[in-house]
Amino acid sequence: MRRDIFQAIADPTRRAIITLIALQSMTPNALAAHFDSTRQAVSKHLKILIECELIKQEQQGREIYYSLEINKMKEIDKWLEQFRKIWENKFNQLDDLLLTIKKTKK
Amino acid sequence: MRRDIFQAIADPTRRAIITLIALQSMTPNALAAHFDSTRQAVSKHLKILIECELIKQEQQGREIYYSLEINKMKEIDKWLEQFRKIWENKFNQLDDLLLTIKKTKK
DNA sequence: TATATTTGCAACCGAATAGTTTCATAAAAT
DNA sequence: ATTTTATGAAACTATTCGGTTGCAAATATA
Repeated sequence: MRRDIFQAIADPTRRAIITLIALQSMTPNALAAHFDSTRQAVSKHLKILIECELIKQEQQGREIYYSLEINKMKEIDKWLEQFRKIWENKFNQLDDLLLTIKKTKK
Repeated sequence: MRRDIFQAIADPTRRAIITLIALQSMTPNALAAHFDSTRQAVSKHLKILIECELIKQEQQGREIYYSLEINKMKEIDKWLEQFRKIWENKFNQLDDLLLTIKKTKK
């Protein structure tokens, strides 16, 4: 069982679940209605998302509402940080180039 | 074969490879030195990363240098965009709350 | 109370995954 | 010309993954 956020978001169904409950908390049944697979399959995805703390559950009678742990999503953003520096730098280099061209034309 | 960026970055070794070659392009041999697994295993990871266009290769004699396709990394950032809106909004809501408290205290 | 609904869990299955060893090819070094 | 080095590809293997069906437990409704 690896079970980290990157493995969690690798599956397209799980990404879809995350997007759905980002808007409002939902029950497994309600979620399953959005997919071709069975409710049990969706439940297994929810279990994985719970285990890596990307979502949380709240019992309400016999229903369980799942909602997004938005702070956990930031960890993906945190990993991207190192690359963002690079691609922003690429832009800066382009900016520098454009600036140089401008100056040369004067 | 699924082979999309999210599946590609799911593996910790592949994430490490990405981080390594983000700094400078590297050969499979040089990369393999950083891991416990065999060069062939690293080569398979490189093949997957090539297939989803997260990295590119440049032959130099009998060596092949692999480097990051930084623009492809932005696609992950693009997916995160929808959630960034949410967590930034959360902060705004907190700001609003703090502002309300401040006003009430006056 | 009897029945229907919502859910999680266990057992099973086929496909994918990450790793290995072995081999072939091409380039560089001797 | 022979050997060493760098690499990718193929065949094989154990494990994980995503899905299924069947079942039990708990809550709501008739």
